[in-house]
Amino acid sequence: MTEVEKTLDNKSVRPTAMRILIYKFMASKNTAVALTDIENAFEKAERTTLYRTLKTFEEKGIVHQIDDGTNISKFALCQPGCNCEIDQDLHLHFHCSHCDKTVCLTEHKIPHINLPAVYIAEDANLVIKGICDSCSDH
Amino acid sequence: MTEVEKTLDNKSVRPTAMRILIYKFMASKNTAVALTDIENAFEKAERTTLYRTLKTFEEKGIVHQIDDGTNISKFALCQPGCNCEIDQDLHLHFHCSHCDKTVCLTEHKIPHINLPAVYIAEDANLVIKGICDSCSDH
DNA sequence: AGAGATCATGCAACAGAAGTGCATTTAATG
DNA sequence: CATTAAATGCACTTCTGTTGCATGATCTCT
Ligand SMILES: [Mn+2]
Ligand SMILES: [Mn+2]
Ligand SMILES: [Zn+2]
Ligand SMILES: [Zn+2]
Repeated sequence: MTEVEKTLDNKSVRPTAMRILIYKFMASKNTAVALTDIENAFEKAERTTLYRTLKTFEEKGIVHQIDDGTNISKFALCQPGCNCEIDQDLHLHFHCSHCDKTVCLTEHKIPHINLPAVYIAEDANLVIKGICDSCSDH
Repeated sequence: MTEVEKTLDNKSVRPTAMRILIYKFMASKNTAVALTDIENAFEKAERTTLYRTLKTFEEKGIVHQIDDGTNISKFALCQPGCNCEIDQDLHLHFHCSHCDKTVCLTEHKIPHINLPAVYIAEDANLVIKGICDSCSDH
């Protein structure tokens, strides 16, 4: 049983061939990925399977979904210690308007916001847009 | 020349019948609207016209686009003094997970975030999700 | 090991949003 | 009024997300 298989197993996700491939693919990238990104990475991949795999991964706390403002859902592996399911790991995300890549800034948490009392805050999403490190130095 | 016509004219937007209707519709609501919302509000409206009207409104600083995490673009009228075009008016938005409505919290600005120097921040989007005032008291 | 149940995958099809091209209508200008 | 530019309507396309159902794979229990 490999490391990846153990990881999936720990999260009660059956480590099938496809799931292991998807997990490894996401682990190999340091940016968030869209469903289409995975689809393009594996010629022989079925969109629906990928879709449902990401759903499963998200439900089991293996990945978290990211709204980066492009209206295309992105996903990224949860870092060890990121307990999305329990009480939101409110780190922020950076979206590069040049290369269109989105990254997790896991060390940077969303500051607490004082809202009018009538609002009940349950979750928050903060995305900074601009130029990423790869695109700024060239 | 009515107030609305003057407003559009000031922003170099020709005040056509449809544009005036759309403007008034958005002004009558205190929530952000999606393209489909406008489409449903006017039986006889052409989706493309609405689409391009919103584009024009946005370019001319009459409305601003909102990414509330639903992957559906919303739009809201800019408040007087909101100069989105020049240097982003970084107020935050609230999205109610119960009634699915999104509102501008124009008084609440996005706090400044210290990023690693390699990132060049140009814009930011902060959405709080939870239960809105209408949905919390019942 | 074999039978039955459960879960994962593949295939097809659909819904909704976003966007484009082009013809036609409407409005501005001299 | 004639010319020109802008706005609208219509048709069509692309892309993302989503569901239903049949089939294939895996687990469980005897
Ligand atoms: Mn993240
Ligand atoms: Mn707003
Ligand atoms: Zn970049
Ligand atoms: Zn609500």
